[in-house]
Amino acid sequence: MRRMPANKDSANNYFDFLSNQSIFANISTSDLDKFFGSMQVVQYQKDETVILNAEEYANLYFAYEGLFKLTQFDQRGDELVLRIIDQNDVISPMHFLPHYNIAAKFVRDTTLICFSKNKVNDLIAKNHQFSMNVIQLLAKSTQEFMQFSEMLQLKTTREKVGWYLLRTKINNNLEFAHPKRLIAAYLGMTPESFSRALTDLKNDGIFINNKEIQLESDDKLCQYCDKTTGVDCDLFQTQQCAHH
Amino acid sequence: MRRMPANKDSANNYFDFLSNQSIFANISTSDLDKFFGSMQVVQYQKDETVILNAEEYANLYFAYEGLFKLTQFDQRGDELVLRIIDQNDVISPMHFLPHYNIAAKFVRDTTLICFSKNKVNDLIAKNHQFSMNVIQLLAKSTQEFMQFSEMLQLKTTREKVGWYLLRTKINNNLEFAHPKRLIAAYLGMTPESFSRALTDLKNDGIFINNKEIQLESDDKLCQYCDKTTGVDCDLFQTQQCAHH
DNA sequence: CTAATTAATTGATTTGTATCAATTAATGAT
DNA sequence: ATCATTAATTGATACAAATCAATTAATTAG
Repeated sequence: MRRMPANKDSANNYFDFLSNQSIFANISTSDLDKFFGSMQVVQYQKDETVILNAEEYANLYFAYEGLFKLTQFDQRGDELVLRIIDQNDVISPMHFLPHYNIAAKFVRDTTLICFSKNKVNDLIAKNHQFSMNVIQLLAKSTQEFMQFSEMLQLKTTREKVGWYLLRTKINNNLEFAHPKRLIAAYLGMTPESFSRALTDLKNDGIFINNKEIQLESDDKLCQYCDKTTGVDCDLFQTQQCAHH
Repeated sequence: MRRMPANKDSANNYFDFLSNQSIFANISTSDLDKFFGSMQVVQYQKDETVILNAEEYANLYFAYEGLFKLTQFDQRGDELVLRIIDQNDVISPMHFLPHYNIAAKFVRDTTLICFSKNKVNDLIAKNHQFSMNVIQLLAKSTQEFMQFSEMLQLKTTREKVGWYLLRTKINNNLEFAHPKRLIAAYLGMTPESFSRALTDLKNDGIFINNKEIQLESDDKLCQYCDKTTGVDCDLFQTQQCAHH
């Protein structure tokens, strides 16, 4: 880990970046500027591991650049990837309960912007809109983990992969942004099973060339959709959408 | 579902009950009394099912009495029990995102106390302590689902059951408070597997007589402990505790 | 550009748990 | 108390995905 002193140019970039975060939506520029002044920039290197306990990491973090995974692991060494975090994601270990240990494993060199728990709590106290935004963030987080549990428990291997491909399509324009082994771990399966599932999906008209996803027709992944996923799709509830 | 008109006596009971909820901690009696005035009591019967979408169920609910499960299910009919909710638990579908459908299936006749989203948001706006308490609740909820995912994905069947027994021991004094099939579903396994796991645990000095849990010695379940679970144990971090 | 390293794929085998089927135990209603 | 119903257990079998092992493809470093 490395603390970065911010020069004026980079500070401007960071301010722009932060202003677009939904947690800061509808807050006056003056309040924001004051708050942003307390920003810290930290960098982590590829392959670093950090245990994000609430005591030492009592901050609110924004992923400005890079890639890491939030993982839980057991004594056997098996690991659960709870979240893949890359650009624009937020993580708030300051809200973790005491004794809860979870690891951040950095997959690529990563730059985080962070705010201390005290500063965040000050803003919550002072600015009602911000506290609503924090509530919104945590509510979304709760729901994401409910859906994550659902994915782990209810979906078949093939459905998991189909669901992941669909989300990739909706967000990232048909190519894998992360190593396949990372995706496999996030979906709760081995790289072997992931690879075999990709092969299986050829029967559905879904073809994979290295990182590229090719679809026989645009709706080939729709069978793996659900309403909460679909809401971000361009075609949601239009004529062509299964949920219309 | 049935709306209950509250008489004066029962209202007093409800007020007492609510006052002890952690979400209302450290809030002035006057603010609370005013808020409690907007309370609604609703009752659900055994075997009822309700889809708790954020549109129709935009409330904050307290389980005053009864038992139900929060479940997600798929087109095959497989179900995931995300939470078992009984006395004293809180659930806030008002914080669910649009299009997120999750079901409450009532296992026993249940009495809920509820507050409308508007009233809750009013209190959030007016009372900073309450908004902090809501944040605390949602943070805890996020963490519980992370741990739930961990349980589903990383623990073996036997570890899941051992972990559940341990939590029962810490909370409820060595007896099952819920039907075994419900517990099995919550742990992501069939009743058959649950039953077999209980049999296996005899080798660990853990014996089950119908609803009763008997331990060869008091520490027989400690091997299934982790810090976040152990924090509620009487012996946490004492000499006898594995985490000391 | 090439060698070295890591990632991904493919095949063979094992394994844990679901499923199916039948029995026994517990609970609830008359 | 007895019968009917539901819950729990036990055994046999099937199956999906993990593991183990080997190969091929893709990156990364020199």
